[in-house]
Amino acid sequence: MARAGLDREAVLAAATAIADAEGLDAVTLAGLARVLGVKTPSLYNHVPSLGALQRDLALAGMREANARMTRAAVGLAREDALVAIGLAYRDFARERPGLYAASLRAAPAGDAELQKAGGEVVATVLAVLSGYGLSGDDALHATRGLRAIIHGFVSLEAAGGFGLALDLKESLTRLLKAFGKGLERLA
Amino acid sequence: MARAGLDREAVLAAATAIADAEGLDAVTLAGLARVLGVKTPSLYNHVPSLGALQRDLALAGMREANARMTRAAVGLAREDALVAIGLAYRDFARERPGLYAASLRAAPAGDAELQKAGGEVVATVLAVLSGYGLSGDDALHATRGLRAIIHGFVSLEAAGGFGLALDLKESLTRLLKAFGKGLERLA
DNA sequence: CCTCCAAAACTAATGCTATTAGTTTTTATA
DNA sequence: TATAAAAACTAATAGCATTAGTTTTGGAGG
Repeated sequence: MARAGLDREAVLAAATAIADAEGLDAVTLAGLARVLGVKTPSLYNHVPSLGALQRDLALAGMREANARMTRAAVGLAREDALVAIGLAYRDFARERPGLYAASLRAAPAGDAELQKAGGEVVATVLAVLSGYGLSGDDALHATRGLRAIIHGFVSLEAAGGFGLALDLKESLTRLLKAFGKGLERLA
Repeated sequence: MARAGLDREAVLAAATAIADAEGLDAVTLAGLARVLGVKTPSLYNHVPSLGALQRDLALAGMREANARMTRAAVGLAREDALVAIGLAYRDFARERPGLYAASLRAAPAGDAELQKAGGEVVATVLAVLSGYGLSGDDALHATRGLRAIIHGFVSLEAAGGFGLALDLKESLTRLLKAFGKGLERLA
């Protein structure tokens, strides 16, 4: 057989394409092999297992999410920054649904790289909140709160949990602004 | 073979037990049959498919979540009610992790019963917010916000997303109270 | 230019899963 | 007590991940 010229990155790229187009559950080694013009076992030359591939997907997702959020917050502070990272994360979930879904499934325990990527997302959120001059437990509770808000809204939207025809971007923006007001009152 | 005396409910009960004890992914027809002392195909006398069983699990989860929240909010209003339903939902996720996870995976589209159960949860949230006298879009945006907060916090906690040793109940309570303050300012 | 070796493909096989078809057994009811 | 439906069974298929062992390929060194 003519060599397919695969490597780990090519497999990962095909996997994200499938995930975004057909859903995360459609990412199977069998399907991947079909798309890549190769037999299933050949993939093991490039990827240790399906689980490892899913982990790579999750890592890529976390990194892209963080990259988008930091980019969006550049030059902004307080309420503007808050809204910016929230909307950037929402855009990520909408534009890369498979990568987004993968980033949610991962179990960071015992995986230093994954844990670091997750920590960087938290650090981004924390950085945005630093403009409010919180300290101690206040800052930590606030970080949790903001993460919950953004994750909660975006994952509900991604799951189709919001039925009505009311503008979703507006809902999220209001929520983030309200959270910002609350932080101002706290400081 | 002596008859096992199964029915759809017994299978569902065994499934929730496995889900809560070993995780939702551990709910397989093969494993279920093992536990119930029966061969796998026999389960088809009681359950149409694994997918249908997962749907039943999701439905049961939504109903229990809603039951706990309404019970928790009885006799309470505004901030107290807000905090009560949030903590009740959190307790549900902690005590019935499998049922909770199942309730998140379901795709309500095209399933009237599932859609109704989801709608009842939304109605509960809406009822709690009614004490704030919101109307029109304000009420709808607020409902989305509260759902996002509760779902987001609880699912992040369930996924082990909060690393620190800071009291989680306190974090959620603060977040809900802050949201309540924001609603007061709105009305 | 040729040889050789490692990488990357392959085939074959195993074991898990859900699911369907067809058969036997059980049990309640007429 | 006979019968028929319900509920168990066995056997089989198909899709999945994974492992073992084999062949092919393409580049690096002589």
